[in-house]
Amino acid sequence: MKLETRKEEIIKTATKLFKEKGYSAVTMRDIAKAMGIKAASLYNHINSKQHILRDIIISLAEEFTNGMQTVQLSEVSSIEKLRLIVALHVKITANSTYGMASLNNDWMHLEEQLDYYLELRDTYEENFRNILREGIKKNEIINSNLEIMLFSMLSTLRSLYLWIPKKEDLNTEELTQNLSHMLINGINK
Amino acid sequence: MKLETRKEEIIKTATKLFKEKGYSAVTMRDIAKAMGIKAASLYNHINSKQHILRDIIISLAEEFTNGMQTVQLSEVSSIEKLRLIVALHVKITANSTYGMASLNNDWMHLEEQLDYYLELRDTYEENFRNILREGIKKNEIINSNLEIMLFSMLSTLRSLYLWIPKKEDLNTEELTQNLSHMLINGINK
DNA sequence: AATAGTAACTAACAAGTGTTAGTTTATTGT
DNA sequence: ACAATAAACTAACACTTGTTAGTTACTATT
Repeated sequence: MKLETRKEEIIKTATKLFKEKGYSAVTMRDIAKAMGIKAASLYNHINSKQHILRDIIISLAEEFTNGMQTVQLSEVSSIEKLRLIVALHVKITANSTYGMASLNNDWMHLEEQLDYYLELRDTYEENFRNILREGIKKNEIINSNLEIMLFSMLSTLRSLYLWIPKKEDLNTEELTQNLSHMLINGINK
Repeated sequence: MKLETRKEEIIKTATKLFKEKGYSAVTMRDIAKAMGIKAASLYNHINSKQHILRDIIISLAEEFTNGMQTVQLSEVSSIEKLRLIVALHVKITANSTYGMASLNNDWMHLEEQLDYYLELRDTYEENFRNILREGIKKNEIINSNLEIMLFSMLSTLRSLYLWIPKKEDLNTEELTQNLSHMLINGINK
């Protein structure tokens, strides 16, 4: 059983750099330099640049998939399910702020795992859509354009990684509360 | 007076490719190939790859700056101003779907013009913030966390480019209407 | 017919790319 | 003390990158 701490350090460093400049603009020499070693040394711990991206994106995508599963199984109202989804996004994003940038912006650079990623994403969106649909059916949610509601909420949740790091004193509970309220009730007085 | 149609074709082609893979991952040979010519031929019309990015991003950023100016000068309620901002985003995004991807994801690859871009962006956000602030003061908008409201609305508006192309039968009027309603009143019944 | 402008080409460059091979050094468990 | 492992190194590879130089062909204006 390996501890793999060095490998994790590399992935962590790469994740930070990927957020700043994107996967394609970051070179193996950039990653090595940030760690104070030579590029060739990275290959004692990782298989390829592509594998780093894969590790970052797929693990996050699976976290979302698992979280959505839990939300679906919980026996609460549709509105409450939406609140749980907001909480899920806040939690994952707060723990992996940098990685969320890759998930959002570099997924198209996945090679072998691209199809798998797209499958996870499509399924996630479809589950989200179904929760909204159910809410409309049960008269908890306004019967407005389904896709626009989905798009609007997902956009905000997916962009969270851009805002969260700015708050030093992040209270995830409070953020979840405020954000849910805004997405559900709007800003009108 | 030059017509520059060829230059515009190059920028248009590049914009499309930039949206698919990002600025860094698109090569001059990619752009040339998409036009059926050789990479060196591009330089008869453009100065550099960097200048292409500059053209795409700065012109869009200035469009937003100008639009915001108009909104500020209009003598309507704060809520109505927000509706005008939504309309501005929908209009620009519908006209430049591909370019919006660069504006959102590749601005950090700007070189000489990076500071200018950041200035435009900061000013835009500050103006947006002031409209919300005024709305709260005049009791049109709930007195909730200002930054979260700003973040939430901007995220949705900035992500519009990802959804708009999926709608073939885009009715910008209707989209603006639905989106404004959602952002202002939420989804609660 | 001569000129200028537009737009393509081939060939080449210097620098940078991800990655491999082979080696050295330090640490750790027996 | 020995062997094994982890983790770094140098050197090099084949390929790709943005870009320049110099040239050729076509078209429109004088």
